[in-house]
Amino acid sequence: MDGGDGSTLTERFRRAGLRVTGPRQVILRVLEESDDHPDVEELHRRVSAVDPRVNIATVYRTVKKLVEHDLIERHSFDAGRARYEAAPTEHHDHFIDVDTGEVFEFRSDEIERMQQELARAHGFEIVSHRLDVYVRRVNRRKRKARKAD
Amino acid sequence: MDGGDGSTLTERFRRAGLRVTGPRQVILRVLEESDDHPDVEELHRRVSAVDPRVNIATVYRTVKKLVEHDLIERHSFDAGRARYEAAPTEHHDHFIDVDTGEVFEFRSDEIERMQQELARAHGFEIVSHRLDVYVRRVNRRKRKARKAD
DNA sequence: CCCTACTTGCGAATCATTCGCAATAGCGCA
DNA sequence: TGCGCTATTGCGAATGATTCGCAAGTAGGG
Repeated sequence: MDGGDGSTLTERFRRAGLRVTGPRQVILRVLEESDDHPDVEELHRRVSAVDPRVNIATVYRTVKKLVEHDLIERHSFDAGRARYEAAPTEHHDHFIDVDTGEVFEFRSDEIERMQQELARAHGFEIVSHRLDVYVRRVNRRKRKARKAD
Repeated sequence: MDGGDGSTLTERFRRAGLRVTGPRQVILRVLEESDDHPDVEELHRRVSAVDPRVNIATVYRTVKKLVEHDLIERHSFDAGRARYEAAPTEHHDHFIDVDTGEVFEFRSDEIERMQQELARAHGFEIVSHRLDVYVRRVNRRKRKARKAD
């Protein structure tokens, strides 16, 4: 997941001028190793498995800093807790299965292009965008809703 | 904003089997007359101008019911408070001006169609979706950020 | 290796939203 | 038109997520 040169989350974090402390190293590594979209509580759980002394407030503070520096993305698929994902090298959107809570990523250059055109036509330049598509599987017997990602 | 027959928010509310009480009449009228995307606090402010006895908890309870019955839409553009808009007759997406907080609606049948295709290709059917495009005006001298909608 | 500004842990505080409960009031029906 | 059953309301307390204040600890430039 890291290029080998200087592209680990930790290195980019340091390059952004932020101090790399013990707790932060653990949090950064956990984020980098996660390929799902954990919320802060889940991140804290994973971090605690490595170093149980890290406080959840530190996790909150760290993800906040990471988002400010565009190193990770914050999502609010459902209301309630926010969820995060390691900064994708390439932008993508999300399918959220409403029955299971699972999140799938996808990307459509055509949709990106359309947005670009529309924004320009309205006199705007795009800063960022978010496309969440809530879906359900087809051709399946209805099934019990599970909990989350 | 109402067809004249039986299409006011209040009537659709009643038709959904919900009791039309005094407080609710005010809330429904306020929602119908709003063409922006107010949060609960703002709604309560507007409702209070008509009847100051209505409690904010009632506003919360009412918008919740309305959302459950698809009579209004809930948005969470920024984290923090949720914002609502009277149920649009036609789906649309949003441009959010990151400098001013203003929200503009737009619609693109092409984007809708692309989503449909993508979802189908992945074996999903779309339940709903949300496309928020955060933008900034172009060709303008930078200006101070204002507060909200 | 030292100094200083940045971080941390911890518990308290804050924000948005929901709940519990007793009092009140729609509205279908007699 | 009046009754009763049940949904709804106001209010304050409770909740859940996130942030803050502060004293103690530490990264890392010089």
